[in-house]
Amino acid sequence: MARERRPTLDTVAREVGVSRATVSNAYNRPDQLSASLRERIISTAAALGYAGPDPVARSLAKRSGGAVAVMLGHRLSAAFSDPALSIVLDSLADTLDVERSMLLMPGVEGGPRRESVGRAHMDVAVAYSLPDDAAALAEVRRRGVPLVVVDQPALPGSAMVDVADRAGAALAASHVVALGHREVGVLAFALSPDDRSGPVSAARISSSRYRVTRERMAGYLSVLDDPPIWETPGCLRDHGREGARWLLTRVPRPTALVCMSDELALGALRAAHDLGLSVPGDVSLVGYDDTQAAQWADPPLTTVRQDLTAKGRIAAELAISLLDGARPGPARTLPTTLVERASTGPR
Amino acid sequence: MARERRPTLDTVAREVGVSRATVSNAYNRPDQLSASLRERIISTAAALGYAGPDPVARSLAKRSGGAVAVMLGHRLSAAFSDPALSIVLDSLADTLDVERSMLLMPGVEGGPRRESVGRAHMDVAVAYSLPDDAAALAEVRRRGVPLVVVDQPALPGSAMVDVADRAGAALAASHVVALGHREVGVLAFALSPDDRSGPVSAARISSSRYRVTRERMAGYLSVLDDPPIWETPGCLRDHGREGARWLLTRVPRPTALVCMSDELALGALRAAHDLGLSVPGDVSLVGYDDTQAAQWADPPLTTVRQDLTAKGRIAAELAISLLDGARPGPARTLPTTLVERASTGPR
DNA sequence: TTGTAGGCGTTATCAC
DNA sequence: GTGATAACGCCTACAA
Repeated sequence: MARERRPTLDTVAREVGVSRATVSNAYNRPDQLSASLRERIISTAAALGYAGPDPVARSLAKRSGGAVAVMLGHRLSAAFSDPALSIVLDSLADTLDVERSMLLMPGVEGGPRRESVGRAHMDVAVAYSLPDDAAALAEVRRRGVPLVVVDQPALPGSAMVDVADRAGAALAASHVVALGHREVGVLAFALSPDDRSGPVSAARISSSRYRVTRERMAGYLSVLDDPPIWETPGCLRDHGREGARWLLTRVPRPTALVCMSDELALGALRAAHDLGLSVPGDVSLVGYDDTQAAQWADPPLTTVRQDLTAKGRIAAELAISLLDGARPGPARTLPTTLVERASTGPR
Repeated sequence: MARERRPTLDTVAREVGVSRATVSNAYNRPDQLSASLRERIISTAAALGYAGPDPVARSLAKRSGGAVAVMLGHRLSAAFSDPALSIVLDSLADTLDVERSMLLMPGVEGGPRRESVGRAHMDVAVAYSLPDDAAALAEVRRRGVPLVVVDQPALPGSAMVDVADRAGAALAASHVVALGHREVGVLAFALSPDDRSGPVSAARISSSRYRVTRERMAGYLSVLDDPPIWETPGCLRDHGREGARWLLTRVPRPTALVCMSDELALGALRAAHDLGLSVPGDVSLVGYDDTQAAQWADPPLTTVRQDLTAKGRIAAELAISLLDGARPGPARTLPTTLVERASTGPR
């Protein structure tokens, strides 16, 4: 905006005494003109302070920009606070060609605002764990922007990368049940984008608007019978700590907790210590994701592993292929496995 | 690119039987036309599948886009792997108006590639810890894009947010010296963007190309006399672990380590355990940043605290003010303080 | 090898 | 209130 009037293609063309087309060619198709002319053009451009073709104008003319928009379900903050999400984004960014930049869309209360999506210069969008009815999704489709969804219900015409979350959660629950635990608590993600936290009712579960939460919950409930459940507003350790404090003071006290992320489980670990409970002696803990923190924990966390790196990489690959005009294929589903470490033990 | 030809302002105008200007007004200046006409325009637009003004064309016409480009000195990965950087970006993103998106520029070997910078749709750039001679910086200036630098030498015409890093490092070193330690090792960041790791020579220190590393090193060396120094290629725990293993097997063995980040210090903590050394009994550890992990560590880390949140917020505020046409003022310098916890003790 | 002409989709300035 | 008309800065057949 405050950028003063700068020289344009036309300025250079006039100065050199050639047409704009020739100057454009000097930058985009060096083989279309003599080396000497090109030389002359580039040098007078430099003398004039012309910095090369304007990116926005170029995009308008070519009808393509180069940015991959990543739309998140939570505040942009979460991208950096949540290790699991970080790994996915990391891998996604790594996979994108160096030519394509990553446009991080600020998400508030259920995803990026419709208006933000409308204004963004994006060639393709990657939606990560938005609520099912996010306005951003509708807007992206309205705009006709190719879409990749991750951890979300597939949309007609969109590419999808999915994770076997229900099976993964079932693995976690089965594991503790197999160890003899009968009183098992559940530490869950947000069910809806309303920042509520506390014990959860069945009604609220059935109306959940996040696919991941829904799937993992379904996995747990396929094994556990009416367990106490605490819903956290976010994925921070302190949230886990708070929820676990509630769960571990129920009567009868749960002897095992299954948690929807490693961060929540680490918070639960802290809560157990707060309460003087030993892990896994008094209470067994199972996380989800298998982030680095799970391995570094004391005791190291039993957890459900998903390949977060592959998740990000595949999302990027799908985005690039859509950009290249490919039709979206069937969903790519990544497996989950149980990693047994020291935070779980027999009842 | 594969986006098929979609209806434009003109399509709608023709359909409704008004001029393009009026349709434009319907979207941008509702008060410039009758409610009924606007109504009619919007509804036929919807019927036609027109999604509203094209963002790129709009930007061209208005000469402003809305994206804040964040250029990082390391691979984009670092943005998500390094907690300290995460906090800064988090805060930066939070501060940006919801209208402005954040364009993360992939950095390879010393920052984003000149070409990437040339193609990106950016209104203002924030450079974070790039090497002094990064090509991206030159390109940004050539383009006449307003610039905010963070943890980097000021450039003429750029706004700057700075941290008292030299003083902070000196605090860390003084602290362990005051505790009686004489053999103190240094665990340092990369001095240059060449991915080298290992013991460091004086020559390499004097030719360092990262301001932050240089400043912190200067702070340590203002207190310590020719300490053993290990340079890591990145800021990951494993890097710290590797370096500390080397440092802690020197003869005489250091009784204290000062580290350029909490992550490195946590890696050192692990290395100490590996070697059967107790902290702080056998070796004292000082980190840098005061991230959450430092508090959660066992023992909690003594560290140099900087206000990472303020750093990101101020960077964003400066970027916005430049966007609004403000002239860059003098650098904003943030203080550093020592936080004493349990990882340091008397010799 | 170089130039011409016609887009790309909006916004802004004035008249009417 | 509404409508011409001229930018905005570049790309790309196609003609020369």
